[in-house]
Amino acid sequence: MPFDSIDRRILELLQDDGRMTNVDLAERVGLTAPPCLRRVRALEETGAIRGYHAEIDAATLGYPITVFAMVSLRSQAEHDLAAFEGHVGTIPEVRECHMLNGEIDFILKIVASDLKSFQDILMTHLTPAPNVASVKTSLTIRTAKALPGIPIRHT
Amino acid sequence: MPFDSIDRRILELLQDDGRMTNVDLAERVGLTAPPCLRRVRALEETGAIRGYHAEIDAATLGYPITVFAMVSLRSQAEHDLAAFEGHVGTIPEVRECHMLNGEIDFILKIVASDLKSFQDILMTHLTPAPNVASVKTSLTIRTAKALPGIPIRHT
DNA sequence: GTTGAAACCTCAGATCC
DNA sequence: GGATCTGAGGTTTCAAC
Repeated sequence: MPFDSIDRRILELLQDDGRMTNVDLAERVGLTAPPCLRRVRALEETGAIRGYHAEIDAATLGYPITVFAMVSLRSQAEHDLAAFEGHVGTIPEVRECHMLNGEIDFILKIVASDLKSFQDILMTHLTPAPNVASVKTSLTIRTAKALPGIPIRHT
Repeated sequence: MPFDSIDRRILELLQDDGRMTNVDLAERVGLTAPPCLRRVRALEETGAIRGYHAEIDAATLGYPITVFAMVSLRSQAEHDLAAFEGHVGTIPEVRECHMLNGEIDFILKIVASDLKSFQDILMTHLTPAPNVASVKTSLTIRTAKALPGIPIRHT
């Protein structure tokens, strides 16, 4: 995977502003537009760029509550892990699900419109799910940092 | 702030594909291009849309490791909380920092290029930070779900 | 006050060097 | 990687509902 310094700069700029026009991008990285566009397309096709997304203010759109849920299962057999993942995949309010090592099997990021609806998701969809041993939740008081993706090394 | 069904559909579509052209967007929401563009601009200016970002494949770009760190502080005075937030704000590998209720004060999402560099971040920048009582970390085995932002209600 | 139509002008994408 | 060209899209203006 040969990313030269121009590729990395392109990725950095697009991670920061995904709607930057190709001519702007080209100028910033010191190319003309056509080769710059070719690089962007190549980055998209190889999967280095997985997509582009608008960042939407959750509170403004009716989701002021973000909760992290630490879930432990009774069985860690692959079949049971996958079943749990499939289940949370169907819950729209569960935005992220990461399998972890250690005592906690999964950490989930959940958004909700209010505490009652969070409780509803928890009691109706999460705690009673098959194989769930324990669910510990913590409300987000505030988010101090939320950068997209990854740092881009310039060296 | 009144978002009608067209605004919500615009937000949903741009959250899914932030580079969709305005004419495509307009067609999908049943408008012509100019009023659609005005709505998008209004959503940007009111802060409903906070920005646009390319989603970059972390592993491909040299960050195969994602770790969640649960941090507890000795003092929860606002000054000390803010000092910790300011400190993690300067660590590029810390991508998210959320203040939580309960025993854990903060949850951090950290990316790293390998376990040694993760250990380095942990030992050099996190554990010895002022006021840190305990740091418990869990490696991400796999990410089963990672949707951007929030669900958009159509009703 | 918001939509839609038309004009303009910039950009994306293709071709060739 | 760069130059040129064409068609498509972004953006503004203005009229109409």
